[in-house]
Amino acid sequence: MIPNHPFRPAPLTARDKLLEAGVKLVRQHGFSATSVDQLCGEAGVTKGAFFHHFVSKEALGVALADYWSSSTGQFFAAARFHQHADPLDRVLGYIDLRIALISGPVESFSCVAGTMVQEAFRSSDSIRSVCNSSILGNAAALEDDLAAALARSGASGVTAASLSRHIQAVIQGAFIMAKAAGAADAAAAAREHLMHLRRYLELLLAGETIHAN
Amino acid sequence: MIPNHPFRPAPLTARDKLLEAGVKLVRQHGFSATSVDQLCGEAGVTKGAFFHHFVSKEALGVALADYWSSSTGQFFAAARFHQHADPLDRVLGYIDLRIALISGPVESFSCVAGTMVQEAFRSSDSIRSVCNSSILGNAAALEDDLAAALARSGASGVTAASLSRHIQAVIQGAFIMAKAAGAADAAAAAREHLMHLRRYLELLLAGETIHAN
DNA sequence: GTCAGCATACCGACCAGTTGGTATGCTGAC
DNA sequence: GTCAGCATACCAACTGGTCGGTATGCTGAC
Repeated sequence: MIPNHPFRPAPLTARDKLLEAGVKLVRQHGFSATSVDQLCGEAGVTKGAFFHHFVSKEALGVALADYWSSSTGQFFAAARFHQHADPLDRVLGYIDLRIALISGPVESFSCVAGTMVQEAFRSSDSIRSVCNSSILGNAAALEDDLAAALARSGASGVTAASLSRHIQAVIQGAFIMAKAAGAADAAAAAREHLMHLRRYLELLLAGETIHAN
Repeated sequence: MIPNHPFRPAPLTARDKLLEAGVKLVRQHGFSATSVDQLCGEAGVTKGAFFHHFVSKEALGVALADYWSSSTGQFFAAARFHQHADPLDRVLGYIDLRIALISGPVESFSCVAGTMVQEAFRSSDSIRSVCNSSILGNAAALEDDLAAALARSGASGVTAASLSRHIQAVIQGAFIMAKAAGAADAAAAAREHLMHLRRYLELLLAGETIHAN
């Protein structure tokens, strides 16, 4: 998700540098495979600085998920797709933005929270919980628009909350497929699934139109 | 995926014991966080036995993805949903089977290949490649049925190959959401997304029926 | 002077991988 | 039929290096 937030100019304190290093290294190698020494090296600080700001590696993981959550939250809250008058257009605008963000190597568009929770869901409940909040936060930001679009479409058996979570699920699945596809095909592999997701939302929410375009 | 294959009675050799231990521990802790010592302990063999059968931990990862691939392949090939006369019923039968397999803790239904590729996609191209083959193998097994259903529905802009991959993407995404949701809600969280996937397939492939049921 | 914000030096535990060895079973020459 | 020769399967102990974490010291701002 998100290339690199333009709003936060450059990490100044050791804490911010470590969090930025965490985003990069966790995306590349995962949480377990990223050592504290590597994080310090990437951030250009020493181990003393690390344990001054974080009581443990796990604590950095929690802070990293929080950092990621607020970064992505701000990014999508400020995006232009909110300006559309129609709720379905806003939802599809979100999907289109997500598609547009997918380019280059996997580690430039993958999700830090999704990556971390996969490794830490059993060993650290605090990391799992913050990652869950991060993903569900992204989901919740779409819930009102989905509710409006759902009400108009007359679709039954689907709640806006569930559909908002499903959007995030497909995005996470797309990232896994991208990682599996390999560097050369990663972006294309990921985009493919967001296109299917877009089609699902259109079929479900288009109202009176028939499914085929 | 798959609780535990009934056809392979019990691991006898150290190699098989290590692979079974790998399935369990990688699902629980991930690949990086699982040590060779842990694998040996779980398998009840010594380190010497480990490095007799595998030249490195990475080599076990490759063998594990292969083992997983053939286990799941056999399991789904033998499943009863193939008996349906209608191709769409076979596809939906597969989804229903996947839904039925989701119960209990995440580590009893999650995918070893999807878990491993997330951690190893950058550090080991051989592990990534085998995991990719495992996931795409599951996808390919549905391609003919999807092609038949697609042809009959008249849907345009979708290929059977892409749709088959998308099914696996949603499954992988569902597992991530399950891990994030936490132990108590994991299974329900995962099932939710397969229900959406089922709805998408129905909307797309149902032919002349309108989307809402 | 004191305290946040670091840096340096170090620790014990654990890591993947190595070593040197044993038990067992197959194979073919005699 | 038996036994040398050898491959396979496994074991226990060990190694160099890396791990997360700690103890302590410096330094400039207030």
